[in-house]
Amino acid sequence: MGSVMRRPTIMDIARAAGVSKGAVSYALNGRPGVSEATRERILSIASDLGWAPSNPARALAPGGRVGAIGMVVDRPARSLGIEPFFMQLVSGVETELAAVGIDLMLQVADNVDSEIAVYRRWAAERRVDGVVIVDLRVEDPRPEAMGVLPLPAVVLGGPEGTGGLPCLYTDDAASVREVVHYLAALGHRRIVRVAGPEDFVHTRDRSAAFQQAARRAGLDEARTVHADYSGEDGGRTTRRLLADAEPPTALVYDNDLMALAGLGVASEMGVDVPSQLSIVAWDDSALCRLVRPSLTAISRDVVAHGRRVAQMLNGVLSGERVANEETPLGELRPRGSTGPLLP
Amino acid sequence: MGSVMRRPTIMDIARAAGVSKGAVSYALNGRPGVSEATRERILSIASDLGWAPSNPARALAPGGRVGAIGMVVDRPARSLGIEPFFMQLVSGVETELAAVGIDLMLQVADNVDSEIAVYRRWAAERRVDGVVIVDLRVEDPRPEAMGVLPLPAVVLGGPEGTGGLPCLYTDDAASVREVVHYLAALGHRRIVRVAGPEDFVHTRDRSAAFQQAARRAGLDEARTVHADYSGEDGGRTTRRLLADAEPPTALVYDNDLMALAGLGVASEMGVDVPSQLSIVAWDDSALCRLVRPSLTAISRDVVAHGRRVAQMLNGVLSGERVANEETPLGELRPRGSTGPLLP
DNA sequence: GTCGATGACTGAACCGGTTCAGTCTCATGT
DNA sequence: ACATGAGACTGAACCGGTTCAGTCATCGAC
Repeated sequence: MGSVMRRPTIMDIARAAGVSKGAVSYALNGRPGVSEATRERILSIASDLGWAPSNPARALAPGGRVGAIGMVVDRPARSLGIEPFFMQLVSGVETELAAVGIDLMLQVADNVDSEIAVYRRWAAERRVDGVVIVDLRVEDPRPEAMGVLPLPAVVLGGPEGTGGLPCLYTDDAASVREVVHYLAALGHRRIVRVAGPEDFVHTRDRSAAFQQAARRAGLDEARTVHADYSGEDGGRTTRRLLADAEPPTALVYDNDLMALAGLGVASEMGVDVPSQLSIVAWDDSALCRLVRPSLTAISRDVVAHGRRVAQMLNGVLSGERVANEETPLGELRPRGSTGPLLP
Repeated sequence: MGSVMRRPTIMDIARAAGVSKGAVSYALNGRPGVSEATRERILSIASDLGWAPSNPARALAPGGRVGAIGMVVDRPARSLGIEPFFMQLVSGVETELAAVGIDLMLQVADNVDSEIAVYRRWAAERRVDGVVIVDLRVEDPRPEAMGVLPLPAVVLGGPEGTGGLPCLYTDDAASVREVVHYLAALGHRRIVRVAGPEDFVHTRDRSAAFQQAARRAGLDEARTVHADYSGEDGGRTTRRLLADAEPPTALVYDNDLMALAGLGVASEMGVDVPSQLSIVAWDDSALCRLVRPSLTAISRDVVAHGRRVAQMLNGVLSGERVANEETPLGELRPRGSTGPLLP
């Protein structure tokens, strides 16, 4: 109280315990080199003093970790705020990391290049121990860029094109087939997919599966059009599709936000959902349950997804060899926005 | 290439330039103590070597900063994913910080106590230089807790109850009055506010302003009921209100998510919006524009809000005296969800 | 009774920066 | 011609941990 409060250091503990700095370090880290009695005395003094390790000092020591991992989010700014996917992912990653005392750095970027620049800076300045790469693209430059950076990474997506980085992926193709069969069984013959940007790997995978399933089901029309995940673009695209001479009777969206926008546009154009148009969303957030009619959706546990990828990255940081993993299939949750075509 | 790649240090630069470590430090930081010629030579070598300062080392030096600030999010987990507010706020804070090379740490917490525990840990381990405190509560324990922590903070909310911390606040009362006058002018006499949790300061401020404005406008009924910001709770509350013998003819929600849920419940109960029920949302995200009818909302520039609070915290970290600030008023954006009561 | 092993602990180096107290050089003023 | 001072630069301490090479005492084995 006499002077300005200063964070206690291991030197303070050493003095109070009458031992050396090194002994304190051994005691606090549970390593051999001190007797059990001394260890307990030191721990008790540390706790009395309210000591906590200085993260910068730990990180600076040879072989030290900074105790943080990073995530860069790079999607159209206007969709970022709303898209539930990211916050859920972050929340999953975060809860997993909190358990082991690792922090999460978040950064938004405009494009892949500035995203890579962020990784470079993080590596050069030793800001994080590793990163999670999201939204894998076709010919994605990021895995290669990570190759020359001393920064461990785990990819969300794949398993192709990850450049040897461990990845966590989902078999979207199976879910796409399920959706097509479901809609075909309801009598739909003209289905259009309003997909995300063409250069995302999972977009391409879903598109391929969609075409194949549609052919097998003998649909009259099965196209994929691309939008940017934003509500605005999703709405615009829907408007164009519904204005066709022979409009589709079912629309499958690549995220919930665009599906919501599509629902709004249908209502605005006097197209009844589901009697004249069925709508399916990908990724099931509360949004889908809140609107009327409620949205049929493919539901994944995004939070669990985040936890898992955090675990994988933790494994990599601990020096383990981490294998690629597949998450459980998304489940189709039929709701009010899909139904048989009525005359 | 011969050996393992090692991050270049100022010592490497010093050797290459034939000067001492100290000289390199002066040169790199633009401080006096080296000649202009030497400075340029050092800078060029540094750039050739691809040098970047080690953040842990900088942080460890006396008076050093860790170059990161933290934000803890503490809201019901189920609303977190969707609520656009936070991601927009984060995005604003982030863009501002990126410009000055500061990173953002994000953490989710279950309650105020674990939130305070996070601040304590961050301070003790020197993880961040400062924090932004969101969602100020009545009798909030956080400002006081920060008082004994060597961790600068700026509060979003107030200006009362911030315990002397600088804050950024909005005059919500004026917006509430505007909404009440607007609805009264449309002929509404029974208005209910579906507010956020009672213990948030801005909730209380809005409630007080609401009661006063309602009295002045001579409304028949003006109540405030509380929900937890989640869509589920918003929907449940709406269902209860609309089932009343004399249901309200206008509902004012404290966030967009609950307004969306309310809209869904009205549709489900066969209550037409806006001819039988008007709905107003607080905080205008793309959601409000995407649903049909589109939601009348109070629009604030949340991203700018985030930028501003980041600037204030930066000021505090630079040792400036930072004064409380008020952000521009929210603007009422009338849309399809409000209108005159029809017979 | 000596040898060697084991365990407890110390002292110092190290990580990569920042900063302070000096030293040395050279131009300037008188 | 000589004190003065400014500018350029060096060497070392320091931040707060981790870790390694020793030192010393104790104990058991032969």
